[in-house]
Amino acid sequence: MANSRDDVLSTALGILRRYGLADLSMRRVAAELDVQPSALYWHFANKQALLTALADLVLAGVTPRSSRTRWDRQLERLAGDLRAALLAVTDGAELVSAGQAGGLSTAAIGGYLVEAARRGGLSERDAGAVRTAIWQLVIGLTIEQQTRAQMERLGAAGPSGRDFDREFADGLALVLDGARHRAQLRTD
Amino acid sequence: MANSRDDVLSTALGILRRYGLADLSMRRVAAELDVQPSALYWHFANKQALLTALADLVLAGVTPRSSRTRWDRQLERLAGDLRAALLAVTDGAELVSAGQAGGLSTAAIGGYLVEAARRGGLSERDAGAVRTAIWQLVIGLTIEQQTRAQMERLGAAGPSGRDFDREFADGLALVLDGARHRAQLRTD
DNA sequence: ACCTGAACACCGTTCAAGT
DNA sequence: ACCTGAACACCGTTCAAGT
Repeated sequence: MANSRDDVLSTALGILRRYGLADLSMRRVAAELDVQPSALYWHFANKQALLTALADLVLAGVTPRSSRTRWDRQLERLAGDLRAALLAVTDGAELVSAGQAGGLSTAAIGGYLVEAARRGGLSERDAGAVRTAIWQLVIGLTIEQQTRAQMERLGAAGPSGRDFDREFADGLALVLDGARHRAQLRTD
Repeated sequence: MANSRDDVLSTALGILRRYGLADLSMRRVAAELDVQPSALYWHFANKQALLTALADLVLAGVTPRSSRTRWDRQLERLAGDLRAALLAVTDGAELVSAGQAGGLSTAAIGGYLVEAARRGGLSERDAGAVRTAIWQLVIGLTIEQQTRAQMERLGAAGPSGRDFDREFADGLALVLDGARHRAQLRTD
């Protein structure tokens, strides 16, 4: 039937959207493509490679907007866009976390964060700290949110009552306060 | 043979220490106990429950030291102790992240973080943001470190050249700067 | 109180061989 | 270039039945 690598990817993305990461097996992707499981290994060396490619796909749209925006506002937007991209796909955050080994988009977004922080006058080292704190905050909190959502969907848990959007906004504001503090120390 | 719940837990912990989370299967725990896999389900409702209990075990020792310590120093220590507890066991961070649903120790440590921040004069909301930012930083960065360590152990990747201790210290310092900034706004 | 035996419905991956 | 067929070595979980 001659499926391409992209056919495999979009089939996998469809399963992810409809059922989540737990149901994203090589055998299931193969079944939806009407192909034997072993056929997938012509396109991807292993499942890990498929996940990494999928994570890159999910993050592909996250890119800096106008660079005329204030540096701290830019950081805020990047974090928000990253979070939105993760939330757009079931278990998106867990996927990106799992596919981190060798991800291109991951490195790119990290680069944008560092860039923005450096525009604020932060040292390379401080800018790295900003990237680390923001990245882990977004990924970690979104994993928690999507894990809970899946549990609730399966009836394995009731509503948590947590407001993840607010937790995210508050955590990010705190980190940005730290970043602005570092910026001032440099301008003084 | 009459194994207790604790026997199951310590056997599981042993497998975790020696081989990591990927090798921690119900069937393997059962085999080490010389018991059928189904026997484990008398002690734990499912694997998730075992992982949650295991995570609680790993975090049990993380508790605040003297409360006469300065609040920001206390936050720093708690974060450091949490990280040390995670690093003490193979894949400890991933385990805690996976066993988060219903973890008692997890809630307790979050409480200590909030407590320390409140001693600094932070509002309940700001203290929550401090807890969120620190928790996600520690868990997320330690997952990355231990995932890389496992990959290197399996020969699936070469050394990354990253200094995780330094990344952790820098990220934490940034968050604490943000926290102190919030404290000052309140004292003024 | 704790476990066996047997089964069910799955996994990822390899590899020779086919077209 | 892309896939089949068959196999290997695994999973978590359920449930009637045993002691």
